[in-house]
Amino acid sequence: MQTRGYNGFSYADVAAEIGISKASLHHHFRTKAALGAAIMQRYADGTARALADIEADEPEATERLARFSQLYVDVLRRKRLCLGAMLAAEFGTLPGPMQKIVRQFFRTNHDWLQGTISHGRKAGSLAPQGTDAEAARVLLSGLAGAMLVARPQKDLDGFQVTARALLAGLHRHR
Amino acid sequence: MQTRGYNGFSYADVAAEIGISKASLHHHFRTKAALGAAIMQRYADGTARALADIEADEPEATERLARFSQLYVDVLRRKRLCLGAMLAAEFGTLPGPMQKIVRQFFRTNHDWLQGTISHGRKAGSLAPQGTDAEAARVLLSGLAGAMLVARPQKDLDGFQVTARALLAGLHRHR
DNA sequence: GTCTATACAGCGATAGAC
DNA sequence: GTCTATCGCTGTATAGAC
Repeated sequence: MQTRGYNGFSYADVAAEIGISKASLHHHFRTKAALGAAIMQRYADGTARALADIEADEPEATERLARFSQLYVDVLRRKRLCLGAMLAAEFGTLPGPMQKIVRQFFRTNHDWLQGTISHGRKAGSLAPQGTDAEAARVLLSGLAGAMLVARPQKDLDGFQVTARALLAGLHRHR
Repeated sequence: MQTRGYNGFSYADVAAEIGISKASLHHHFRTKAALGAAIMQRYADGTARALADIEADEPEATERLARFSQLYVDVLRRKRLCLGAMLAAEFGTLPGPMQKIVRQFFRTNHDWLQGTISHGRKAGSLAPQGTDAEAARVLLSGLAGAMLVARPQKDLDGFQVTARALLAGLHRHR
């Protein structure tokens, strides 16, 4: 799903890769919608855990955001896309339950970023223009878009430069 | 293609919408790859024309960039995605010729933005951090990502706020 | 839980009449 | 250029044996 999208992968693909038959896969996930929702939910849970880990490890907002953007680098390095971004593109063709999980995924990321930026602003390490919510959205959108643009150009370095520029934007004063 | 993606639309969809048979459509576009490439090429040509029009109409960099971001608003208002962004997500599953057009599309947009920012910097109306190329990439990525994020949330206002914040970032000094 | 076999719909694509 | 009809394939999903 991360490389080909929801519409681009099939039971046959997955079954072959893990070495069982299509029918066996259907035994565990009755419909493609259920399989897709399970995968997306697992991804969202994993992301939530990663965000919690970052908060536990790093007391400082700047460091937390650097770790956050590193998550995207890791995904891109494996020639994949953030699953949320992938499914956001296909959003109109997704089953209802999957749409809901994708929306929740973005809310979670946005809220975490907003909280982190607020934390940094209070501590004096960050001074973004506009509200915390605006800065969070610029960062989230910017990273997602940078990933999208970088993949066709096979330009991992370009992504990293863009990510650094986005983070630098949070340090500037008016 | 803009709403459902390359993998998500079919000859039957298009034929039904324009009121001819699938076979007739095949007469004009022998393969789906050819149809997809023609659509993407037309989109790229239209975009190039729109960029030229903006340059002809607006002498000032700030105004040009505002018009540029307005292009995205218009697309989003029709509940669509920029076709380049859509196909960038599906990139791995696209036929080779389409991949090439998508790459060229992004290069065109990037180069135009970089030139416009350079123009604004020389005129003194813009003062972005970093190089012109970096600022162009942040803006292009940010707008593409903002569109991606806005659609699932049905949040056109959120997109516009983000777009304004991205443009505001180009005005700040270090 | 796994498999083979199969149903059934939709896909891209072609043949050939008009 | 348009159509109807059809091909071959793949897709999701199910039946039923082991």
